[in-house]
Order: sequence, then C-alpha cells, then structure tokens
Amino acid sequence: MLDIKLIREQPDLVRQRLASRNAGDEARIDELLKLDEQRRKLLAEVEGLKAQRNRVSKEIGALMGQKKIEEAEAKKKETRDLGDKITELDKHAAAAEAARDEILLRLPNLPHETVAVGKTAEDNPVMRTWGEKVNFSFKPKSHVELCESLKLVDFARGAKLSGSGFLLYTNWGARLERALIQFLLDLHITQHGYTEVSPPYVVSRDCMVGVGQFPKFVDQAYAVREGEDNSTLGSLYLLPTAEAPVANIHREEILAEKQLPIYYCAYSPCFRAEAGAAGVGTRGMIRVHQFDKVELIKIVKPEVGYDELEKLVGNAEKVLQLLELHYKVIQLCTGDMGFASAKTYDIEVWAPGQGQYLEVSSCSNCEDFQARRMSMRFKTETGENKFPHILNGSGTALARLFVALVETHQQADGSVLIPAALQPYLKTDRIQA
RNA sequence: GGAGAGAUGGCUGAGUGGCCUAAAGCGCAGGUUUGCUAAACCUGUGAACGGGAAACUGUUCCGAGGGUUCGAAUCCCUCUCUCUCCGCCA
Repeated sequence: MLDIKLIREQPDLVRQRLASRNAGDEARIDELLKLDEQRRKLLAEVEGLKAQRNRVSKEIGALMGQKKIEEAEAKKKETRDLGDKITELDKHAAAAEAARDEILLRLPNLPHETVAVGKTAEDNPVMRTWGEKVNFSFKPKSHVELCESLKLVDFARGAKLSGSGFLLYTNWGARLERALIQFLLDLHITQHGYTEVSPPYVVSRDCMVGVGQFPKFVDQAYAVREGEDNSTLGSLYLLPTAEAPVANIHREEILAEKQLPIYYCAYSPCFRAEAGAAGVGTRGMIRVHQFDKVELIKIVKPEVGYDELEKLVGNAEKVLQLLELHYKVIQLCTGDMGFASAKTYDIEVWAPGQGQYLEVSSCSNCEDFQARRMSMRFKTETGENKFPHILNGSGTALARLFVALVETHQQADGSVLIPAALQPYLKTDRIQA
C-alpha cells in the first residue's frame, strides 16, 4: 500500500512513477484524492460533534451526581439528536474511507528510481551471467524425455490423480526433489544466516492481502472450502508461495529495532491456479499448479533495504553455482515488475533441452508496501514507529531447477550426473535407468 | 462435534452505566542521591486517524462487529480466538 500522505503531498510524482509501469494505474489518483479529501472533511465535522457530546455527557453525569435531575433531563433533550447526526456522519466517513482504501489496495508499488524504464520483458536489462551454455557431443534430450526414460516423473498418472499441471514424482525423481529441498534449506541456514521456519500451507485472506496477492490476483489462488459448506469459502487459501505466511509472521506487531534484520527461510509447496496462463495443460514441469520452493524473506531497516536485496540475489545465485548450472541475472523493468515490488531481479537458469532460460528465482524489495498493508512496524531508538522493508526471494523454485539440473547434467548414455554439492543429499553421483 | 471458563496497555492484573483522564505492581526510559557486580527515591512511559508552522490539540481503540443510552471496558446480541474436560482423529 502506498503512503496516502505521499500521494497527497506529491501527486504528480506518484502519478509519474505509476505511469512508468505502463498499466494505467495513475488514472485513479484524482479519484483517490477526492475521496481522501472527503473523508477528512467528514472526520473533522463528526469529531467536533463527538467532542461536544462528550462534554455535555460529562456535565449530565455531574448533574446526576448532584441529584439535579431536572437540569440533567434538559441537557439530555439538548443533545438527544446529536447522536443521530454522529451516526449519520460516521457512516459517510466510513464509506469514504472504504472507497479510498479500495483504490489504495489495488494500486501497485512505485518502482525504485534505479529500475530500468521499459514496457515488456524484452526491456529487462541483463545484469550478469555465470558459467556458459553446455556443449553436448549429442543432441540433448528435454527433461520430459529424461524423466520418462529414467522414471523420475510419471506425467500420465500425475494427471490422472489431479488433472494436468500436477506431477507425480517417482523413485529417483522423488528422492532428487527431496534432496534438493534439504540441500537448499541447509545452504541458506548454515551459510547465509537464515532461520528456518515451516509455515501453514493454508493461509488466511489477511495474509494474502498483506503481501499484495489480494484483492487484485484473487483469481490466481485456490480457495479452500470445508466439505460442501460454501459459507467457509473465502477465508482460507492454499499458499501460492511461502512468502504469504512467512512475510506475515510479524503482521500487526511493533518490533524492537534490535530485532532487525530478520532473515527467514522456508520450504513449502506452492499452489497456483494459473488461470489463463500459457503453458498449463502442456506436458512437462515448466508451468504447473503445484511446485516446491524454498523461499527467503528478510525484514530489515529501510536504509539497508537495497544492500540486502543485492545480498539476497547472491544467496539465490549460490544455489546455481553449487549445482553447476549456467544462469543470468536480469533486472525487471518498470513495465514487467510484480505488483508489490519496488525493484526485482530474476535469475534465469539455462535449460539446454528446452533451448531457453527458465525463471527459477525472483528477488524483490517491496520496501514498506507490504509492511503498510500488514501494519508491521519497528520502534526506533528515538521511540518513533517506522515501517521496515520486506524482501522476498526464491532460493529457489524447485520444478524448474529440477529441469535445468537433469537437462544440463545429462550424459550421452542417457544417465544424469549429480553435482558434487548435491551428492551427500542424494547419496549417489549418478541417476541411471 | 459437546460442556465449561476466559480475552483489559510491553507483561501481571483491578475495574458491573457517569472525576475511567483505566488502579496497582512489574518492565522500560530519564533524573536525583548513595557508592560498586547495584539499591533507594522522583518523573515519564501505548497505537491509529485528523487539525496546527509549532507549542499543542481533537477523535477513536479494553478480542471483533452490531445494539441500548445524553453517556458503555461495564448492559444486550452475533462472531472470532485461547484454555480445561469429553468425543472423534493422523
């Protein structure tokens, strides 16, 4: 959520930066300001009336105490309709506030000034690359072929169980998935200073609003219903990312300054309806309704937000380096950035069987955008309450990492070599038929 | 699912319609004094949203939402959560 005071004081700046996202959100600022103005006017009016009522009520109390019943009754008559006016004005003020917040909750974050201006993914600048595309002396297979020949994933039965976009990992495939999860958690916890948490996989609506998934992207989530009871629909959702619960751990709290920075690391499956997305329904593991992910969350003081973002990306890159996978880091341009983010780096790993780069990590500084929605603050030494920066990054997404891994390390004989860093977890150096 | 008990400031906890401007204690911060692994005393100590250049000031908040009343932490209704016991259950 954007700071309403900033919008009030510098509407042109806000309009201009929203416009750089190329989504037309700046058009709503005038309406927003009008509602804000209206709300404040009503508030001033109704608060004046309330002050008056409080004053007179106190006088009545005093008169009653002195048994001056008649005088008290006269005062009561005098203020009787004050209450009605207050109720009426309260309603209007609440309506103006609700309308204002409705717009505010749907406005995306402002891009940071260092973010490249652009319209689509084609305008995303490449920051750096690591390693290079593998040279094969044979025609590399796609992960789908490898998964079938090595019996790592049973695509047909996965679809039978839950429909397209759901995977049934089998034997070494299931073990590889589990080994990767363990490897990722251990790396971030022991080498990068994160604290492991294991959150609920079903989260409240408030959590979804807090991270900015809702209200705008409600169609992308799986809603949970208890049995056939439709009244239970709409309060709980399957998590689309561990960011939803983990970033909300300290919602509505005022943290002590010395508690910061907080680094959390969490494994969870991620559930995405992917309504209208291309690629769902096709075979493979690139875009699915359920995938595993290890997520990194940071809650930090604003002044270090962007240093922490660079470190966060580095933590995710380390994963690919240890797994000996070629990747590039790109910065998302203003037109391609997610709703809550002020600055985002994506890491794309090379998948030779696909002949393309796959997004396996997205690292963002959301600044105070989410903290405002969650009402998460920290108290400075001077006693001031401030919003922290909240950062999130995949460290990393699993299904696509799995794809890059088997496609990159495949051998001419159809087997897959396991990188040294992963061998202690998988307890083999090679997967073969 | 059934029965019962609860929810008050950072924490403990009093408060059953009007000086509640929420007692008291603990904690925390500052000060004074004595001197030494600290103690005593004094003062202060929440949040949100408004108004104001500022000093300051108004409103709201006692789990949440409604209601009664001139006036609600307090009375009424609905809901949520926590705890205890029973049932079911991995």
